This record gives sequence, C-alpha cells and structure tokens, in this order.
Amino acid sequence: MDRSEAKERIEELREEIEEHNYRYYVLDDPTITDREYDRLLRELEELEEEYPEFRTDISPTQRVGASPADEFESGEHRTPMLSLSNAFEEREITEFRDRVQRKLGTEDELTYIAEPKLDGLAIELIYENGELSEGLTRGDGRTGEVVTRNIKTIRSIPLKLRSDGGEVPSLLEVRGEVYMEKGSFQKMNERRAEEGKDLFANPRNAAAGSLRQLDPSVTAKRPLNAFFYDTGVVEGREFTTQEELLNYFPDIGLRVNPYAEKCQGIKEAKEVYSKLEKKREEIPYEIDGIVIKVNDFNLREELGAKTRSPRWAIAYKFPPERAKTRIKDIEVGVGRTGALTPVAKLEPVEIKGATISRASLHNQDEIDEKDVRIGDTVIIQRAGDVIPEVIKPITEERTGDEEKFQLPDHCPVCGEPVKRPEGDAIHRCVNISCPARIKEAIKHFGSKAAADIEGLGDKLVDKLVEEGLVESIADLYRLDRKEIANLERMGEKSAENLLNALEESKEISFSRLIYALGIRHVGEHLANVLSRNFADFEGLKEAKKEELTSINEIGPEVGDSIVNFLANDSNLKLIEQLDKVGVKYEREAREDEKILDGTRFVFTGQLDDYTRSEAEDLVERLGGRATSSVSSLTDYLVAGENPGSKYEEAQEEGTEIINEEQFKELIQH
DNA sequence: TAGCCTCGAGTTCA
DNA sequence: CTCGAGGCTA
Repeated sequence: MDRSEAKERIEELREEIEEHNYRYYVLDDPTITDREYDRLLRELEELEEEYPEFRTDISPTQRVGASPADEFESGEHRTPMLSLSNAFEEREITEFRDRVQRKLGTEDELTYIAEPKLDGLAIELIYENGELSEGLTRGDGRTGEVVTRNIKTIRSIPLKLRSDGGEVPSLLEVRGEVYMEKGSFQKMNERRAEEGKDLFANPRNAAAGSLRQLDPSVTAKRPLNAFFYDTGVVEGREFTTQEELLNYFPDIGLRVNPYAEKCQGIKEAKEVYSKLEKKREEIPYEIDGIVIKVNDFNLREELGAKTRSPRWAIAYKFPPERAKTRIKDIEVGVGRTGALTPVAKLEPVEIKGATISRASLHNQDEIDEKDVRIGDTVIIQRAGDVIPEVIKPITEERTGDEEKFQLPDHCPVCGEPVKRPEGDAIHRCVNISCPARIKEAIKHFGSKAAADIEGLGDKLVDKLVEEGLVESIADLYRLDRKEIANLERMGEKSAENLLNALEESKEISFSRLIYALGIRHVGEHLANVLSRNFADFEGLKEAKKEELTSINEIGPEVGDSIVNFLANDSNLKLIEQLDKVGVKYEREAREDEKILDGTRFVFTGQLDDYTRSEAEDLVERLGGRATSSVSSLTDYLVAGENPGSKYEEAQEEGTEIINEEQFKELIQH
C-alpha cells in the first residue's frame, strides 16, 4: 500500500467506524458485530501508526484516550448555562403555566416539550464546521472545565457531525447530559469491588468522576453515554422550536432522549410526568423528574430569564428518596455571625449512596414547629438530592423517653449570654471575642473569595485559635515559622507554604478585602458595589448612612450594618493593624475609561444581556450615573422588554429614549 | 404594599 | 442547594 492509498483507506475507515458508532448509539440499530468493529478500529490504528502524518484530533482512534494532564483548564461558556427552577407539586406546575401565560399576555394554552430529567452532569460541546473542537463541563454555569479529551472517548458522541442532510452549521454549541446506565454502573462497581477499589455511590457520581479523570485513557474505559437537548451559540442555522431541534439532532449524529414528548397544554405535560414516574424503574438510567419547556423559541425569548434560570422551563421533580432514622442527639454550633445552629446527630442511614449522619435543624422555631425531640424517629430526605433535611418525627413510634430540645441561653463556646432580637428567628452569641466567632471570622477571611489563603484550613484555624497563637485576623500575619511548625501535624514545609500564602494574600483588591472583613449583609456582590463607590476605608468610614443608602442595592438595613461595623473600635483597630502588618489593598486594576462622564441613565423594562443592576453598575463604572426615576436631568431612558410607566414619563419629559442595542453602542461593551 | 428578584448565610458529603 | 430577608418595582 502506498502513501496515497493509505490516506484513502484511513479516511474510509474513519467514516465507516463513525457510521457504525452512529448506528449503534444513536439509531440503536447496529449492523456489525463488536468483533468486526474492533477489527476496523485496529486496522485504523495500525495505519495511523505507520503514517503519523495523517493523524488528527478527530479520528476514532483518539477515543481510547490521550496521555494524562496535570489539571483541567477552565473555559468560559459564551452564553451561561443556567439551571432550572424546581417544582415538586402539581400546583407549582399550574403556577408555572399561569406565570408564562401572564407574561406573554395570552389566555391560550401553549405547546410544551416534556423531557426526562437525567441525573448526570451537564456538558457543552462546541462543533466548529462540524468538527468537535471543545467539550466543557457546566461548572458554575459561566465557567466550566475543558474536558475535550475525555469527551472524545465517549463513543456515542460524534467527533464529526453527519452532514447528509445538507450543510452543517458553521458553529454549533450543543448542550446535554453525560450519564452512566444503571447496569453499567453496577457492573463497574462489581469489578471495582473485586479489585479492592473504592466504590462509587451512585451512577451520577460515577459519571462525574469518570469525566473528570485527568487521564483520558481511564475515562475511555468507563461506560459513559450522553443525550443532547439544547444549544448555546449557533451560527449558520436557525431553530424555531425545541421540536425542530430534537428532530434535527439525530440527523447530525447527536443522541436525543426517546422519551421526549410534545405536549399540547400543560395537562399533557403532567401526564408525561405520571407516565415516566411509573416507568422510572425500567428506564436503564436514572432520572429525577421531567423538564417542561416552552416549545416556541420566539416565545422563549419574550419570556427571558432570571439570573439563575430561564422563565420558559421548569424541572418537575419526582419526590426525593426518603429514609427513616433516629435522632441520637442535638448539638449546637456557633457561626461567624454568632448564630446558634442546632444540628441533629443521626443514626447513619444511606440515601442515594451517601451516608447521612447529621442534618441542620436551622433554628428553635423550626424545632418547635416540627416538634422534633432528641431520641425521635424521624423521616429525612436529601433536599435537591444534596443537603439532608429532617421532614418530621414519627410520633407513633415515641416511647416517652424522648426529650424536648431548647437552645441554651448561654453560648456553648464562650458561656456569654445569648440574645434573640425581636422578630428574628436566630439566637445569637453577641460576644465578638467568642472563640467560635473568631474562628469562623478567620476561616471566612482566608476563604477563596476573600483573601484566598491557601493552606489555611478549618482544622488549622481551630488549632491556631485554641493554642492562643491567633486572637484576631491581623495575628495571622504575625505568625512565625517556628510557631507554626511546632503545631501538631505541621512541619517545616507546611509552615513555609502557609507563610508564602499569607505573604501573597497581602496584595488584595479593595472589594475582596471588604468582603473578607465579614460585615453583616455585605457579601461578595455588595463588597464589589462598595469598592466601586469608595476609594478606600477612609472614605468608607466617613460615609453617613444616607450616603450609603443612596447607592443602588443598599437599603437601610445594610446601611446600618456598615455604619455600625465601622463605628466599632475593634473593627477599626483590625483595619489599622492589617495596614500595619503590610496588607495592601488596591481598587480593581481594571480602571475603566470614564467615557460617560456624568451622563444620567434611567432603565426600564427587561434587558437581554444584563440584569438591571449590572447595567447600572456598568454605567457607574464608566463614570455615568444611573438613577431610578426620570427627571429633566435624565439624559437617556434605556427601554428593554415590557417597559414600565417610566417610558411615558420620558416621552413627556422629552428625554431621549434608546433601546438595548443603542445603549450597547453608546458604551461600546 | 405586595410580589418578584437577588444576595447572604448556613449546610452536607465525597 | 435552600431558606429568609433586604431592596426594588409596579
């Protein structure tokens, strides 16, 4: 065989193999045996070995997995992967329908698509000119991990889109779910048991663990599969309905779930729910409910989205798995804000593979209302399949030995009296030097979104405070190498790492530092807002409550909290000491050009690309001003979808009215 | 003043 | 992830 013959054969084999993959995985209708398939694959491997110049990233041979990586890169989603709002009861589904119809201003029932909600992990694949170029996990919705090489090992995922139906879109981002079948999961665990390896708790964890393998050749051996149900950015084709999308995907080689159904009106969607709930056992993969989506994409656009979820879809979940157990005891924890939280210690039970041994009871009201007592047999569930929750005691099983529980009136850690402000459900230890509060404050300070001090874990903080080495946040920066190395389980090396991390953390942005201080009601977001409105702590300290509350998103409660924090001597001392030990904060490096220079904006209605407050922040960052009502001083009214009464006001005032597009042009963002 | 939307805070397990 | 509560809009 000469070179050009080899090239031809290689291409032929690739096509043939992918064709068989398609027939096997998408159509579920294989035409050759596994042995024949393996033979083709082996032949291709040999040829590629012999003629390395014809190797490519999208050859089926790549599916066996490339060499291990050190870590995953992170990649941004061009459009965020939102999550779905959940419903557990039929009533909530009816409310969903009403909401949707109200927002669209129609009385007519819409067409929906109901699909099973797979219990796997969401991914996004990017096909450029039909070739798989990148695979991303959902991550936090905005940024995920690049798992392209692992994705390629999944045989049912096409490396190249099929194109017999005409042109393939030049850019196609598709979204779907990677999962593991229940049977494959079981077999895999049996094998792992034989090999003495740790078992996976459930198929979901197994799928997630497999996809996040640094060594793709490990992923290649895991029985993963995928269904697709959505798109991200698409260029070169327009979809008008979910139905069209679900019909089109298999044509280009993407698997869609066979249980998806078109529903005329919400009632039919509810029927799909009941039907699938009955079928749940016999479906070969785990599903935890159904997803109901508005079919028409134009309507979807009109409905828009909230920050975390679209308004045009809802997840209708099956009842979560419950279990019966006993409350052995109730412990009390003290948080950063001094909140006393009762935690039930449970007789360990397994739900969905995880062994549950504790569950928060939140506060005294919750305990009283549910009448939960120590020694009670209770029903628990994992809310959202994650966080354990006590539903209710089984009173029939009481023996009379159960004890009612009352939160103590003195802090279990420092012994000072506990207060419960009127109208508040939370008991609080108000002693700001309570060791528990100091510990939590320090942990918060060192956390990722705050000063990000690597190596400063919970255990270490506990020890530092207990040993008396650290009494305040500033003390962290006064630790010396010997002190640290002398602690249990800490050596020279760990001490050095910690010191380095501390040193690095001294350079910090103003907003992170504000957040790190742990001012009540001031989280990441508001810390950011504050850092944009004040240059430094000097400015912030001088701010009166009125000045603070005039800032968007800061109301009386938050204003008070900030003023109080900065009026407190020990807090002021902390800020001073941080400065003394060398913590240098700076306003965010990215100083935007002040192109708007005092221009006043008012927003009304809904914008596509920003939330109201994002748009307002943006304006302020660019040196403009965003106000809430139209006056003669207003330069522009930016009108989004469904503008409110401000629209008419602006017309009366003769204020210039612009749409989102024009706004974007104006700010060039 | 109600209802919607976000943010903050607290939480569990592997 | 969920709950409660603060802030904003209608």
